[in-house]
Amino acid sequence: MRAFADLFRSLDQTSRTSVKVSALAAYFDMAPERDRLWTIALLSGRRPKRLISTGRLRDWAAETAQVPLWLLEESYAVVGDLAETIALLLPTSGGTSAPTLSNVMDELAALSNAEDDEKRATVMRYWNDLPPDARLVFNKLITGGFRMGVSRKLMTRALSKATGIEESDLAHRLMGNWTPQTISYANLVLEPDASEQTARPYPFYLAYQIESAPEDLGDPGDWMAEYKWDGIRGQLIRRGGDWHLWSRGEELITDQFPELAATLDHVPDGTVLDGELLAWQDDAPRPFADLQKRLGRKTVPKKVLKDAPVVLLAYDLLEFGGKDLRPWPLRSRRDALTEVIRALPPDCPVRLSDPLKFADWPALAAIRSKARDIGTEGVMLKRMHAPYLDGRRKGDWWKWKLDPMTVDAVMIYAQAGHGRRANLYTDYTFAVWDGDTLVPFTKAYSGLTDAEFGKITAWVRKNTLERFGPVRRVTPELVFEIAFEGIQESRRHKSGITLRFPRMVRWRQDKPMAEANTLADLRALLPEP
DNA sequence: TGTGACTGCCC
DNA sequence: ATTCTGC
DNA sequence: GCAGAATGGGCAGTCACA
Repeated sequence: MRAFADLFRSLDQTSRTSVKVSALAAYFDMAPERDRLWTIALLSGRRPKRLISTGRLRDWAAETAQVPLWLLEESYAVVGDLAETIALLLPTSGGTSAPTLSNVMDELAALSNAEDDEKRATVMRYWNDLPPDARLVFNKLITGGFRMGVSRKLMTRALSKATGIEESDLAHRLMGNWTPQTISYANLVLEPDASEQTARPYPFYLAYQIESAPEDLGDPGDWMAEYKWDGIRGQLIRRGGDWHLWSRGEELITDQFPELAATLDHVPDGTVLDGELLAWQDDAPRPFADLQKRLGRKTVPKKVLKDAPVVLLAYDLLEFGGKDLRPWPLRSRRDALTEVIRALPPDCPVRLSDPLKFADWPALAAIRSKARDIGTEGVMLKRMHAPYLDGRRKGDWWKWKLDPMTVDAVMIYAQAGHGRRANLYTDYTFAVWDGDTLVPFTKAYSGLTDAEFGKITAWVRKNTLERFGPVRRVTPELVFEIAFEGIQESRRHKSGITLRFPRMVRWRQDKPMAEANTLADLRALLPEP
């Protein structure tokens, strides 16, 4: 734990990725194997299920630190991070206990079904026994999202540096639903066991938004285009006489999409498809919301299966005949994919994401401009000769989404952010006019620069009308242009509408609030029923 | 038994 | 998802 | 160009509590 705490501190002190990678690689070199395994798990988003609610933790911390709860809350508002707040408030201790990272994680895991009293005793013992640095890390481990300023990508790079194994090989080995309880460091990293890999997905290739006009991409003949479907990314593994479906976040979602079991009979063993899961009816895609009802479910009722049948629109073939096709150029992978799909009977819910025919860029622009009518989000562009890479990178795959819709809205509430935004008002609620009243309809936080947030924070302090906990009602006055990708009716909001991906595009200092948009303007943007 | 707060997943 | 920022 | 940080809405699930 001491070495891990040191690592944490060095990562926290720099934002230089090269320094982070070196520090991590050095840690991988010296740490015991089981600690390496836990570090890989934590830095690849495999934090164990939350053990203690933040409410409990606040109570125990306030008690231990002998401060009233309100003072802890106020401190948290200033510090912006619960784990750090608690570490700062706890009485100084001469703790010298030196458990390893895996000692701590294994002990915590064993508490998963314990009573609160036992958890409380364990947490308090650690608070008392650990040196201050380690206490902060311990708190990070038992609170929410574990962030160390290094994400999966840099961790993989560091592990590559420490082991000499190719980064992309490592990225592949670290995929799937392993946990430190189910695998050893050796089996995960050094000599992956083939029998354990039958369900293992390939790392997903992700696209960036195109930055300018597609004309910059050169010869349209080098590119393939298809619709950007508004569904859920899925990788279908057909191996070892079984099938598995993975989401982009590496969740196994096989049970949520039972209709794809049909692939067992019709897709040959040793095949991996990449595509988009879509609710699909009468030869057209259904809204994303239909699909979302599937996710996170423990069981899928018959009614849901019937009301929103799902298909996989396949757009890539990553493996065929047990052979990894990722190095192949897209053109060849697509040719092979087309054959695989052609061999399926019509009732098998796997289709081809059809390539869009376009002679030149203006022709594709015309297709894109009608994408919303078809229920898609725009088009994707993929370079014909490109291999299937991993992660999000620029160059070969681009999304060319529809232009967002925008409205001008009035800020009516402001709230401080967390972390590096802890002392800034960065999180706003916006309203539009309904007659002569302002109706709140969305929140937004991004799109402004730090300098603008600074100015607005000063303004908020001077223009607060009322406070509700962390939220301030402010003088309605500032107008912002809000952009969003979609708009729908909603029962949850007073305004009756809800936006998809709202963000601020600019502060309309030129616009008086009387000229902000109206609820009627928003309703006019709703799709035809 | 219903509700609201919270979490973690998708986008 | 999105956006901005630092390297 | 990459990587990180901080945040949007909806849904299903869980848990505390009325």
